[in-house]
Amino acid sequence: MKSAAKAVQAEEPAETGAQQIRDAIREAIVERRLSPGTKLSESDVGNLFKVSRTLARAALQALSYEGLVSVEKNRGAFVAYPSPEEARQIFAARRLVEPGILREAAARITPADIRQLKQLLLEEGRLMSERGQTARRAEIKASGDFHLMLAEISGNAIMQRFMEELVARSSLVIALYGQSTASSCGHSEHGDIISAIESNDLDRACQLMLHHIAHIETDLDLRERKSLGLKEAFEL
Amino acid sequence: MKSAAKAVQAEEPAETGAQQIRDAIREAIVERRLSPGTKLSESDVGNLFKVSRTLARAALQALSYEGLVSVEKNRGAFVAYPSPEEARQIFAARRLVEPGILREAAARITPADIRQLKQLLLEEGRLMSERGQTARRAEIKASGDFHLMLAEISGNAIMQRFMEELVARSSLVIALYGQSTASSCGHSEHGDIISAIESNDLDRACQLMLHHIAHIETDLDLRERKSLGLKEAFEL
DNA sequence: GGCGATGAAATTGTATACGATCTTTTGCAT
DNA sequence: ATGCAAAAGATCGTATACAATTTCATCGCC
Repeated sequence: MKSAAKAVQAEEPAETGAQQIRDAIREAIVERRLSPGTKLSESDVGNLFKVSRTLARAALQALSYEGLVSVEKNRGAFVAYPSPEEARQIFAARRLVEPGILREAAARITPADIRQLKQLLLEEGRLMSERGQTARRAEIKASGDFHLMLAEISGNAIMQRFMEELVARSSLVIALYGQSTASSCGHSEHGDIISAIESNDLDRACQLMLHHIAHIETDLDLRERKSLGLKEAFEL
Repeated sequence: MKSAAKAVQAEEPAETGAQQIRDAIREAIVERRLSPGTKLSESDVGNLFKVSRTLARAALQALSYEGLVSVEKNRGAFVAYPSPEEARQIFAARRLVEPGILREAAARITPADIRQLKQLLLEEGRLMSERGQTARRAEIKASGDFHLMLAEISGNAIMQRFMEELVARSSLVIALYGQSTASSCGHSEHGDIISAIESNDLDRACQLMLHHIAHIETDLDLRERKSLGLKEAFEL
């Protein structure tokens, strides 16, 4: 899955220790095992992974560059709690870049890619029918992977990395503001997009992609929640 | 200039120590006082800024996330030396996102913004006519700031940050592969884009932007240079 | 009883120390 | 003189230690 990125530059792991921790925490955030706002103290993270605070700190810093955790000076790191405005910007960014990525991907796509894409779709569908937390988490991941795979196919490692950030942050937004308990991502829409690509109807594919993103956004309740933990919470 | 970003989220400095060093080094790289490939040892950076290796290391790590320095395991950090392929991807990414940013910016632009944009243009022109390293560096910065200001006007902090990364990395690419000793960025083209925005001709503005980016790319010599420091260098 | 000040505990910010890896130099043998 | 090998030097990777800041609980005062 990372082959495209490696082809561009000999991107050596460099700091494998912190890298592993970073990836583990990121996965936990994206799969929503860690809720927004959860405190991630350096000591706790270090103890959990059996490393010193130095590495824990480096991992948390790295995650803050991706926007998945916010570190506040002298207060510590927390799983990011994106504001409604930030959520809007994340999806605006996706609407801005994903059609372009789709076009680039379509120009380079191979039959093998399409097969893999359909494979992913199948897996996604299978997980959707299952029940249980584990299946739900895997489904979340699979639905994101669809968008990520398109970015990979596009062959642009920079856009790919950007999309990884956007998809991860989207997961946080959905965890916070998503309403429908059902699947977060319209599954059938992914299939429609593939079909449009196959029939070489790029304009339609882009249109579908925009609708798809808008559809996800529609499911959010982005009203400002001002904590309301004072009196309002009790005066209904 | 960072007002838009701060308005979105209370993005506290968090780690002001490493932050300052990071910004200083980034500025040096973008203004081309540091050449691609230059070694940035943790000790040297630490001594230079009178801090411990810990902070120097954190700053270098941060810069590596932005793609401005590459850290190689057990070997150290170097000012990034983008490959031709990476250079292509950077400009492909800019072609992909800048028209979109331009459209968003045009939708929200105020007369005050336009005034500021023209002010920047004027400054850019003034610097272009001057000679000397200092003026050249300021010109490089100003020409990048034009694109950055559009991103700021667009009101999307995420796209703004991404553009900051792309512009910075573009500077590295131009330093490496740029041919014309003259101004790196077609100055008049910036003015044309503003004019198109003013006359509300968005399609033309986007077209001009694409041409502008392509124009910068044309000035690059992206042929693979395989060091050729062996015999070829002497057998002419 | 509520409210503000003071001090202890916890947590982060930064520096230093030590072990591991890579680079360079030196010395020996061919 | 050349080439390889071993050791010295430099640099990075990680852990630990101490200082600074924040948080929280306790105590006194109103």
